Amino acid sequence: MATKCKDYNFQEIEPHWQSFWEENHSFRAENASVKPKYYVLDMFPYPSGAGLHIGHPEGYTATDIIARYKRAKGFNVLHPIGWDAFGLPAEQHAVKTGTHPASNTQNNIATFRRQIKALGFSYDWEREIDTTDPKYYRWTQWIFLQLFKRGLAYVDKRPVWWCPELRTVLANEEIVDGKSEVGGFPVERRNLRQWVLRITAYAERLLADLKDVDWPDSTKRMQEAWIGRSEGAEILFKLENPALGDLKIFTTRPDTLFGCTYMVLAPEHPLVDALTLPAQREAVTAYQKRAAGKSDLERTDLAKDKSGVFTGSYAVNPVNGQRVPIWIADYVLMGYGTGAIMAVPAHDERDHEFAVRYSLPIIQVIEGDDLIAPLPYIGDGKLVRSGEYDGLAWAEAKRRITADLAERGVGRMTVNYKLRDWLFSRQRYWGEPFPIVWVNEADYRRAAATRTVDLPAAPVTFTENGATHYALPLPQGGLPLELPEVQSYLPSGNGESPLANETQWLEIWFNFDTGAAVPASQSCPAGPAWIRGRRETNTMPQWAGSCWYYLRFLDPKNTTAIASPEALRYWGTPDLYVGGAEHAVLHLLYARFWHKVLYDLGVVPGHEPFAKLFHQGIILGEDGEKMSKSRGNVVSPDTIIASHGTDTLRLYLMFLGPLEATKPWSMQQIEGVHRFLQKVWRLCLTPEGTVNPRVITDAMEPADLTKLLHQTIRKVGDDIEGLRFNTAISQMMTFINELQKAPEIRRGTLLSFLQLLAPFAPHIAEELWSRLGESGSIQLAPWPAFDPAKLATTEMKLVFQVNGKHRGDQLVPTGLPQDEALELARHHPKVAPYLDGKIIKRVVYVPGKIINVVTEP
RNA sequence: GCCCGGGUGGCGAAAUGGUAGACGCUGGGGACUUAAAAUCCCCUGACUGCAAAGUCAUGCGGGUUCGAGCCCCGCCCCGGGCACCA
Repeated sequence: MATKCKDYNFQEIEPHWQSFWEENHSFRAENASVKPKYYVLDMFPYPSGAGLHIGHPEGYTATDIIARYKRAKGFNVLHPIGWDAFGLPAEQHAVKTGTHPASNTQNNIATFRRQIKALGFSYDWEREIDTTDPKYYRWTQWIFLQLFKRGLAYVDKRPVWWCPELRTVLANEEIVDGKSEVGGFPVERRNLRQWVLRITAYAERLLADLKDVDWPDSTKRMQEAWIGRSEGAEILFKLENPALGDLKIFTTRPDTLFGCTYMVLAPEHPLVDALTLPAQREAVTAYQKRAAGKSDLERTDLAKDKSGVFTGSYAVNPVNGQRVPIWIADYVLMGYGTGAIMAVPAHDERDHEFAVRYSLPIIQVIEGDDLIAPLPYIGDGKLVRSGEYDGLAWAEAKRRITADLAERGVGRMTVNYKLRDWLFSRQRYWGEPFPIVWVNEADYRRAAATRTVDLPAAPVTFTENGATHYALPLPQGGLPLELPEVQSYLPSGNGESPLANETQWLEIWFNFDTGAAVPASQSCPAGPAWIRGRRETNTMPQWAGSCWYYLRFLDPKNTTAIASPEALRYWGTPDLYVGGAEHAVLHLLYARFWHKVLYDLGVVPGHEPFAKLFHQGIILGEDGEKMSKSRGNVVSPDTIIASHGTDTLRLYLMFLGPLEATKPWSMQQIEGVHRFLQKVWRLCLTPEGTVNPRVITDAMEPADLTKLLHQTIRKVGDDIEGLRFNTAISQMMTFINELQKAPEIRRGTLLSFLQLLAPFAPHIAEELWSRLGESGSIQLAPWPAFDPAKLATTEMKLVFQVNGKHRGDQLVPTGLPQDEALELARHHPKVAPYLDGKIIKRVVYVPGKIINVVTEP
């Protein structure tokens, strides 16, 4: 079963065992099993043309160690891999070469698959998935339709980057320094029709349920900040022109209402036009135009100074009837709150800066303990100049003022979130098509009469050039809606995706019962369910496929559901999810959102997708810089596998340092772990390739070595559970160094050690296990148990301290009483001189560790 | 600016408040060898010292403690994230 090589020939051994595992389906996960389940998942990769990067195998090795360890511990382990294969680079490649993005994608996947297999990961390849496979994205479309049905998807005009020169929409990453990455042409914001998902409806649950997951604190905090919940009040200010109604503002500080000296509207606020007096018209329009032309970056990063323009109109402060001037300024954003604020320059830094610049009044209404604290004053305090509320603590005032306004019907408590609804469409070819047909109102109503189950309560519509279009979903039988072949991958030029040019696919007769379609150029087929329609030309963003892939692995070939209810119940969700921190917000938030929707639909049994999350760190180049092609410091796994073998690579990746740390690669240090494996080899086999004669079944083993074995079994197990692979490897090295000194080696000891090594370096472990005469794969052997009795010690090293300084140490029996320990210290040749003639003030004794004697100075 | 991490030998790093530097790399010395590689053994934080030993040392300055790399306060530097969110 093993190879016959004499020395450690990893180039022969590694492919040999990889074939063995493949032939024996060694890592197949069974959906029906009496064993406890363990699901360990990597963030699946985007198969880029560059191939695997050394950062990929870092996280993958960690999960592979866990997977192999858990199998040995008796778990039914699900450890799958797949491809997040829709995406911009493949589309750009298609535009450049004219070849279908699918073919390039499949080539890249083939490379990734080959590279990952060469690393010897224990994936269940029978569960491989590919988000671009219609059999997969059929279910991505299905989930979208569930969101649609629940009113969580709608259509709206949203600003996107438009490049007039390229006549196309650009993604953020296609824009460099405000110019298109391709050609360096100027770009502008243009409002285009977009699909939007109502993630804000789940804001509260996405925030609250973070308490239920075991994630890095930093990641939880980032999600909290991203959701950005803030409690405050909506307050109505009457406008002086009664015809215009009220101005609604949002504030977190209703307690400072008496300090409001002006109002600010976002330049895009719908009331601006009506509020602008003729004398101000020119300045306001100019300012609006300037603000619209600014990118977000210019409005935030680059804007050191506040700017704004007076509209000429006034509002009335509901608490004191004061006239308050209304300004517009781009430091107020239309997208947050109500797009309008009351400005309290005495207690807000931004308002203060603005008021100073435009010489607006500043009225202090909160006073802290420090009466001369400079304004703006943000801290704690009591109210002043606030009429009946004077003297109240600000938190109390906040409640009272809000309640009083509510009673008068001019305000209410409210909660705002920074979280925006999720812009879910792309004007691209290489993504999941939306299973939506746009129809007229009459046809929609006819379809709705027979399709109540899968339509939203309120129709999703879009009005353009005076015509209102109704979004009619494909019935489930019409899924998947596949991408059509297209003449060109170039954008349509009018802001729609390349699909807009495929008239035969686009303009159709549509059967709303079956989802069948024929080109509109043909005559309408007979039957009552055939209507005229135009397909949606947008496609879904790359996030869509990765939002739910962890569920598809449970039952990847199911043709009737995303996964069977049994599989969803048995496997649940990943017990451990490992991937980069760069996905801390978007991917992880979007996936949580979809999961909660599926939970509400009764599809999945739990309300959170990833119970435990871990971020592996980044591996830097040897120069300590981020690996990049331009720096020329990129290390490819292929090179290392060829020169040192994948066992060495895996071991070294884990030995570099803590998994979560950012750490530099080193070609010198990898020799250390390679030597370690060589040493293990030589302990097992002679240079002729036969079993080392020192390995004896009933060898006399020193008690110390037995104890160290059991310590090692315990530490390696604990460290794997805690994802502290670097210290587990150190312990194995220490053990091997000791084993090397033994004149005889107990065969059982060596076998136990190989089992500990197997999750880290599985190929050499299999080889040596087999060469030592064991039959069957090492990974079928149950994980060795440590014997607590073997760990018991009769003697421990006691450290003597005098006044906290280390003065000597000595082996003592465990459980030595304090008075005896003190006697030993008094007579210890190195300690005694520090105690002679001194008055002992205090003795601190930690049995088995230290005795610290404190003397009078 | 705000929010997170992190600063320990020549290097990667270890250390439930209890011997700082395990393990590995590098460097030096030795053994084996005709020689080299490989392998094995010893040394390798700084300073003083022939030695024994001692002093100093975990970014900087304070503090708590019998005892601090670890806890607290105030700084400095590096990395990451957020960015006018009312």
